[in-house]
Amino acid sequence: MARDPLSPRCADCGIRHRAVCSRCDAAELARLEQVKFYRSYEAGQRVVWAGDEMAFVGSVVTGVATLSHSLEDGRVQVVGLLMPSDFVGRPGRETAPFDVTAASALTLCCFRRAPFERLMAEMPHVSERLLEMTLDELDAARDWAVVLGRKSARERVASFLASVARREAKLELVPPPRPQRLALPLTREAMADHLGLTLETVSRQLGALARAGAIALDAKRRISILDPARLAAETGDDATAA
Amino acid sequence: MARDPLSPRCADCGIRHRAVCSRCDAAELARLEQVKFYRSYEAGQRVVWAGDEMAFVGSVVTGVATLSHSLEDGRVQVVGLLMPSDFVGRPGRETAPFDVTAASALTLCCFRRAPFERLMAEMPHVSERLLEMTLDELDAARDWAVVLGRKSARERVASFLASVARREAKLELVPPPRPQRLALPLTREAMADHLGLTLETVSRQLGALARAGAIALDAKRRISILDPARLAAETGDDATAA
DNA sequence: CGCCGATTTGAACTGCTTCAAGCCATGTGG
DNA sequence: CCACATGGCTTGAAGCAGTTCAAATCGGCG
Repeated sequence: MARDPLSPRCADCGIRHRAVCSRCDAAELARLEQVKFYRSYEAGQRVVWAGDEMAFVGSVVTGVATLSHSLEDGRVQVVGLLMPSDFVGRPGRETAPFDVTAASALTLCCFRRAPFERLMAEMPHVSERLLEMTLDELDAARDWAVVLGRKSARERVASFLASVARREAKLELVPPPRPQRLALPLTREAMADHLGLTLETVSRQLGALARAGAIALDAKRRISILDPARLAAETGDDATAA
Repeated sequence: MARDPLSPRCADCGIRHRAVCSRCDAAELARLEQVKFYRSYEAGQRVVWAGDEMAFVGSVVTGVATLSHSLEDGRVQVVGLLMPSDFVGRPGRETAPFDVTAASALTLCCFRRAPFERLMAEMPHVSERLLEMTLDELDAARDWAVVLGRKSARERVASFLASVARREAKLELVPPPRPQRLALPLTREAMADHLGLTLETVSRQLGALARAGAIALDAKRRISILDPARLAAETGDDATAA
């Protein structure tokens, strides 16, 4: 496992204003800087195994990771996507509840778990922000339950693309150009495992959305959103016409 | 809406050792006691509408509530069950993200939102416990995604029964008798909306589990778990034989 | 150039939904 | 005290969305 691929000062960090540290002042950042360290992973590498002891916690700096659970017979469910600024691991838990896997090249800003927990007790800014982020993730996880429990294959794929586009747009400082082009962070198989479908069905529905003019398949892992309103309509969420 | 059906002292409260207040000392409890108030709802009553302003937050004292989201065309997904000691509402959010509905007769121990937020800032015991509870709920929500995304109808129904039995057992002080008898907190329709199935399929799978000897259908809303190991095997989670 | 993994496409199958009765307990008014 | 609504539940039969299995195509990369 490669280490320390970069070591910028916190003040210059790309996720400075969105991660657990976002509410920290300069003095607090200085304390974090002392104990933080970076780790990098290649696409496909496992970061954490479910059930293993979590030696560290941290934030995604660049890249995307999946949180997933596997059943004995090989079925897999991707229960969450971790994008830049998202937090990995949890204070107060010894073992990881889910597998964490790098979906693309990934860099984490890490802290050893025990020291981080001690810091949290002294820095309410961090624990407040972590509570806020956790509540947001809980809402997101419950929103995803609607997708998994009640939506058709077409709606699931459209919902996924819409949510990736939304998160991508939020990370950028300037509004995205139209048409919005985006790199899909997952393979067809990982998408299927996230959407509760088979990879064949995902492929067919992507094709169908392209034929319908909502999107264009630019390359295997790259699409353009030609008609955002149409895509939104295909999610099944909202009859709100634009 | 009925109010103040009961007003026990916090020290005697049934959820004293599990709810947000579980870490509070006597002095802190006294502060909460000053501002708390009870609300009761009949089965079927709506507690909160999604999108509405949340005037209060609180804990389930008795009864069960559902958290759900409805799509325009009438599809419904129950994204969570709220059992005694679970927390309703969230500090730092003006509007409710989901509908909250009483599934049975329900009593909440409430706090007006703004004063509660102020209290939280002064009582780290409360915010720590809330973070812990939120992290647990997040894990539970993600575990449920596995059910919705990857399990068959049979496995979903078995998983639901197993999870209700587990939570029920955890609330009791003494281990449950064998066979464990339990009151289903939801109608067939609400179960279906939780499991991402139709009510007919739920009914058929309950019948099938009974025919297989895993459970007995004692009454419409009441079952016995005759063979816990068999039921566990039917969930699809674990090939661990007993 | 030729291999390999990822993706697309095709065709048959199936588990769940859909639509439609029927059942059972409870309650209500004549 | 019975006739008859009413709401939750069960049962049946037909249809279909998505899976499964299989094969073809694409796109990198050594």
